[in-house]
Amino acid sequence: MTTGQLPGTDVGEDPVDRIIFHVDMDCFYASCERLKEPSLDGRPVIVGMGYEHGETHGAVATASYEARAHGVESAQPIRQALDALPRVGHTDAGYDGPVGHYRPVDMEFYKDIASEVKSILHECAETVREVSIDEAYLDVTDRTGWDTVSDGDTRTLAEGYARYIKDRIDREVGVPASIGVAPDMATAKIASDFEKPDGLTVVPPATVRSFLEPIPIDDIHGIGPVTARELREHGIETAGGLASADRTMLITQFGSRGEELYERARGEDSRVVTPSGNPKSLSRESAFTASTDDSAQIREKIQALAGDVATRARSRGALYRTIGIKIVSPPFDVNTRARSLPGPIDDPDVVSTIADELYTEFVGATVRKVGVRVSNLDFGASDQVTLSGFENEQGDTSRQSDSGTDPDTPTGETLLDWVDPPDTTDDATEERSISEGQASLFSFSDSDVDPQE
DNA sequence: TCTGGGGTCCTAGGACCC
DNA sequence: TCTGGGGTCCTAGGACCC
Repeated sequence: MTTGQLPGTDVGEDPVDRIIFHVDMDCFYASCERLKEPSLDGRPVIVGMGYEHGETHGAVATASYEARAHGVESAQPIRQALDALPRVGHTDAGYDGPVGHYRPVDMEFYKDIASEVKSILHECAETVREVSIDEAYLDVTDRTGWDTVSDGDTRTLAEGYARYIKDRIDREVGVPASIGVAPDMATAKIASDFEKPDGLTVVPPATVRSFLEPIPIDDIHGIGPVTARELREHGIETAGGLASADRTMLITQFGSRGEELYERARGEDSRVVTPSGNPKSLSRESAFTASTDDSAQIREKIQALAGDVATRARSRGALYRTIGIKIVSPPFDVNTRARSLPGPIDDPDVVSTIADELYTEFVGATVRKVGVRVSNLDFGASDQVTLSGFENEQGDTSRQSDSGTDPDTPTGETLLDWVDPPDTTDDATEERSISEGQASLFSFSDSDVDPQE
């Protein structure tokens, strides 16, 4: 009974300060390129696409810190990067300024390296949440402590453990990482960024508030340009300002997100590190070299993307129940359309067909970019299911959605959402009437429905 | 920052059900 | 039948992240 805890907490158990690591690889793609080519060490490296001559668009995926020193940044249009840092060997005659080493994205290689890193992380923590290819949260509460090492310094056990992980990654894989250590995820995230590259920042529980105090709001995970601007209009510039802002105002203005941000700014992020589950959607998109209204060309690209997405879904064992497209018109108008099926399928033809149908609404529009997406994924089925095959077998559609990450997933028994059949399939609609504009693409016999319905 | 590609989560309105 | 409340699912858009 050392402190007054919330009513309802387990009696006799003091809540323990958690120890969360946020591990963030430094300019990961560039570091990987350096593994391939050690001669790139210490030089400005830019990984991206679109820098070959003749190419006009593309973006920087990752820039090494040497390149960043010349103003090159992630997500920057490649043209700007080339202006700031001309490509070595492709400079104008007489140019003797700084140059950059450009490399194309080699995702397969990066994934290999990332999995080496991840396996170290999994050895070092019970719970690992992989956020992206180069980033993860670890809950290491049961592996180390906040106790101070008694060697005259104020270092904690946790710091030593983080150092150990960092060194292992460097020694065994050969890429640098930064680690943030804190009692909550949001603070750990900020901490990993604090001394990048090759950083290690430890924020013990008692110092969380003072650590966060001066952090600019833009550096808080979850605050982008829009929210940052709106917060500034309220005179809020730092995490400290946010922490002492009027909570009610934040909630009325920003909803549940406002409350979340308020709590994170106060070091009260109660999110638990949970293992990363299956993806929620898979998509593929592609920009045209020049915006076009040529629907034949657009359709062709959509078909290619649809095929890609379907292939990827199949290779990952994902069934999908919703298919969508994205149409981006100049300057940057994003339109999305989606349609859901009565049950999860794996059928590339259906992805193509629906994507094309969804596009018809946009025929004539000028398009700079298109995308195809499948969502409402289901990883629980063992065998492939095509829409046309769905009608015959399928005694059992009552499979559980696996992994429990999505407990509220309905079992999708209703057949009433499937609209607008293409006019080529009218011979296949035996029993199911299309009179209400609601029918299956191919017929869904009643056995498709969960038997216990 | 005139903007590539692949994601996540939230919100709001409408349809529909009881 | 003119009218309340609760809930789910779907779609579209937006903000944000790497």
